[in-house]
Amino acid sequence: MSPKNPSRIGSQSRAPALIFAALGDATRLRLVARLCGGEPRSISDLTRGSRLTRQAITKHLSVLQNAGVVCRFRSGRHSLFKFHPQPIDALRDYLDFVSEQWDHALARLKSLVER
Amino acid sequence: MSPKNPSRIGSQSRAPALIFAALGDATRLRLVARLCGGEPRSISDLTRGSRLTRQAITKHLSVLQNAGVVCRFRSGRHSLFKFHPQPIDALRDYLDFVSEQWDHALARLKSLVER
DNA sequence: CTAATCTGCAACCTGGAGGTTGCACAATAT
DNA sequence: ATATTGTGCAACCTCCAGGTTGCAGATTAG
Repeated sequence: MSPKNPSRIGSQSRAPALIFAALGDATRLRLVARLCGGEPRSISDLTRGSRLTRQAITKHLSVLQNAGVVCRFRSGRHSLFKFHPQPIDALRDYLDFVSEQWDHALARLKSLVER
Repeated sequence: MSPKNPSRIGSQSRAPALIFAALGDATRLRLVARLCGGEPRSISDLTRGSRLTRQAITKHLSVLQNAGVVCRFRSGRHSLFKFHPQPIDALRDYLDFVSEQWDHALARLKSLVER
């Protein structure tokens, strides 16, 4: 079971679903886009440039944190969030596996037709 | 703006959020896993091997169809669903871009420290 | 022809997602 | 010392996602 292979795809895959769901919201996607740019940012910082309330942003950040996409730490009175790449890499592997599966299916079909 | 570059990441990205959300459910992920294996499958076929109702499965398939991950066509009294790879490829590109962005950030930070 | 199968549509229920307001408190500016 | 700023927590609201049951209509099997 190589690390490139999402173990038992589709059966015991609660983790990927959690991460996909975390990214399945435009607001959270925007937050990720800002955070993957580098510097950690505070809640109020991330709230600027959004029409939502600070509390709403906080909830979204909690969802991202719960999925592991982001990690949180305090500095003084600021609550800072930093991007964490591992779950994104896991999803890339997952999607690669799905594509690969599909390509194999196409190849099988083609060889069947050509026979 | 290369095709590898998800245009204006985070700003006008409603489409990716839709696709991510469609995959953000364990049941739907299982459906995708079965469908990307090749042959189109009918609703009742996909319902076997799930503890859910046919109607529930139908709703999940509609969500996937709405995201473009799957396409539907009828054959006799069967409603068949076939995997459609484009949205998955779009997500791969999206995640690649995020990772790339993060790698650039790390590289900038490193060069700053080494200076 | 008749029975079994596959599907679509509609009504309905329940929990939680996503958003808000309000308040209390810690940390920093001035 | 005081005002401002950044957070956390809790209560509350609304709406929809995810599930179910029930029924009627096609289509195919026997």
